[in-house]
Amino acid sequence: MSSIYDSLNPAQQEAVRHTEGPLLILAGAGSGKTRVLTHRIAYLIEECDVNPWNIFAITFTNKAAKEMRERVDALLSYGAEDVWVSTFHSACVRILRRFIDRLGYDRNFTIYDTDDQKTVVKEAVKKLDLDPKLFRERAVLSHISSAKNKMIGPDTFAAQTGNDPYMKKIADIYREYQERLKANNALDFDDLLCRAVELFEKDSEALEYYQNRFKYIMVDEYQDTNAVQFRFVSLIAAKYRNLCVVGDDDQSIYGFRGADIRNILGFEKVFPDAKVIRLEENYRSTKIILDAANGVIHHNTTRKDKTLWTEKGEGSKIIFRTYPTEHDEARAIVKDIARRKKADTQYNEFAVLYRTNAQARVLEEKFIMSGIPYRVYGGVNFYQRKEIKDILAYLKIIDSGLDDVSVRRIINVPKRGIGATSLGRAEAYAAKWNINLLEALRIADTIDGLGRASDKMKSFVDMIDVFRTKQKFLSLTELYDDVIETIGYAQVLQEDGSDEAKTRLENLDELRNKIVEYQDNSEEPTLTELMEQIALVADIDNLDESDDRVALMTLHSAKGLEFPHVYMAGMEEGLFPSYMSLNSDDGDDAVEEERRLCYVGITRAMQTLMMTCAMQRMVHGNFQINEVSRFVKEIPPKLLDLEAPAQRSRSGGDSFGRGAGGFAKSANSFSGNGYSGPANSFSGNGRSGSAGSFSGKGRSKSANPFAGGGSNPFATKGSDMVKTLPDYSVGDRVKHIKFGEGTVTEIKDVQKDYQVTVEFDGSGVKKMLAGFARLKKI
DNA sequence: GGGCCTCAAGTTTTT
DNA sequence: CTTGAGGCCC
Repeated sequence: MSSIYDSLNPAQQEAVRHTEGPLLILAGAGSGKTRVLTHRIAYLIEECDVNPWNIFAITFTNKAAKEMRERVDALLSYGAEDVWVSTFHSACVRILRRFIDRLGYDRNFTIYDTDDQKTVVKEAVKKLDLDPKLFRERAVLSHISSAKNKMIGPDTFAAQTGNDPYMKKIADIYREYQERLKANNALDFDDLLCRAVELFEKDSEALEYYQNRFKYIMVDEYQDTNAVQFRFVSLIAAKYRNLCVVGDDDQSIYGFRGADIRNILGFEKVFPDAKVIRLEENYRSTKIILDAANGVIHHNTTRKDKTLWTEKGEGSKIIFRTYPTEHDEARAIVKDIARRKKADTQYNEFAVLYRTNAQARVLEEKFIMSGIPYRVYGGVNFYQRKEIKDILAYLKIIDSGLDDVSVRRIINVPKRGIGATSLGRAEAYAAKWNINLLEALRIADTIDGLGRASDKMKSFVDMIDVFRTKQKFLSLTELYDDVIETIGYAQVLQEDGSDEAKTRLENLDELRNKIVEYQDNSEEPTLTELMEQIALVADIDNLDESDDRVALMTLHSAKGLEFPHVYMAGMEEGLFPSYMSLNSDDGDDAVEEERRLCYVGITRAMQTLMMTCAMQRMVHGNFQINEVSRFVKEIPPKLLDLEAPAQRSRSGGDSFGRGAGGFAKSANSFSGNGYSGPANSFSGNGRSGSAGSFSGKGRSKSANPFAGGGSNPFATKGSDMVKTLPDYSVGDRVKHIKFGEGTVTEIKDVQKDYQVTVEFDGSGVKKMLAGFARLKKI
């Protein structure tokens, strides 16, 4: 008798059939782990008579959750909708909406995103009369977040600071921050997890409810769980112990966010009776791609040893190219995509992956020039845009008046003549009487010194009240339209008329689309649920495979995805691995995480992979010289296609020419046809900018760092390059045409030039290339 | 109170 | 280079 399980390989089948007790599935990249999970769910329901209601599958992203649900749905004739498939965060929200009143919160709580968190920290710092320069929001928040990820509350935190005066202040801010969140009835992302765990630990009734309900638990991407998530899962699974975790320690890339790789490495210690199953056959990539990935990851020391294999053919070699600048790099990638794109190839078979979102800008520019449709994922989240946050703040206040942060955000947006001074008085009054800001505004006429502002405040509150009344009989879309109309938000933008204002208007339309979409897909749409869905989506969740565009995204965002053709841009030391990881306190750990990220990137590719590197890149407005990433060097050389030695050519007549030699010219000139069409328009988050002009500076298009054919293809210097030694040395006084006079503090030998560090008297420390810094010794 | 200007900092990754 | 925040002037 044939069944849906016959298509699985023996290891996969074993994983599906092992339903009772703890199970660790070590699933290498592309080894079909989602298949296993979905089949396992189907098996539990169909073969083991498990009630779908008793199954809980936890994923990392909404996208993964959606995909899993769809696939389970396709396998099952009934019951799929009763399986709980959700991310950690949305699962916690769901639990807390039901029980958080037992912790003294209102069940109608709002969720604060990073921006809101920063605002609260800023307020706390101000309240405590601390120097905002010393306590920057980012730094403070990272302390708070890592404390929360270890379930350390403000009291414990304060007790652990010892005699460190800085940390003592952080503890104060943490306490104040937490109090403010509570006063605003708000939870931040970390709180969602922490409060759920707190609930389970304090309230055995709530815990038992979920323990009894979730007899079978599955956790995807287990290598990315942190301490709180581990506790959350352990608590719920404690009764039945049918806990199946799936992950790949080689793909653990969220350590910076508190993910603890030891959760997966130590699973067998926590559950000594755990069954361990390895999935090592890869169904995604060619042999060469897989060998490259294995070659790289084997440089890590702390990992469970395993080697992926495939029955697929060799495939083509991994192309590695170096270019003079990030512009040349981006052009070459675009050109390569145009070359590969044939009638039977789709644009959505291509992805360009990079380490930092900042790299997207230049790539995007070249895509626009080429007319190739693309989409940038990630970066500034759609929901973090000013106009979106403004309107959402209105909706939040209508939904829950306790949120001071949102009130403050829009009390004077659009301008209604309530300035900082008046607002400050109202806030002081609210603090004095311990009431919410909105309530203080409501009785503004009893606040001293407000003058005419009190009328304006009152009419603001009246307006909110009207919205609240209307909310009862308007649909969400109608409410949205009414808000926009009443406050005149779109009107202000229309009158502005600038490109920026137009983009904002487009974004507002997009927000409206999302609200309509939510409303249509939800059985019982509520403002609360809408706000919560919005708070918990990531851009990558919107990836639509049927959309025929090239995908541009960070390596992190690419986890869990696959593409026939992958480009990894910016393979440079200092960028990837990142500068931060190279200077990290915890030694090689940080670099190992970067290496895993590289492994993730390589294993996204199914058929072809191209890696690129720019010798010189603009970072924060100045040029930075980087060497080829160590990760490229860790790929066995026989798997790489390095460019054939290029011919010498004339030096370019531009500012980048540098005496004899110049950059070698390659065959990759960018003069092909089909590149002049207008950029395709596309909907969405304002990334569609208009086409810029071609830089026309006549730069040479490509350089081959391996030119000269030495035995070591990774030599940092081309042997046929002539570089002149600067006539100054460390300690000398020099003059720069723009920065004036300064002292040389360092001269570094880098690829094809010397990097000079100068401490300028007026402009601070600059790093520049001797070749075109034109420094004059004084 | 509002707008403009200057200055400073930032960029590692995101639920 | 870009963006955001704070300061200053109207």
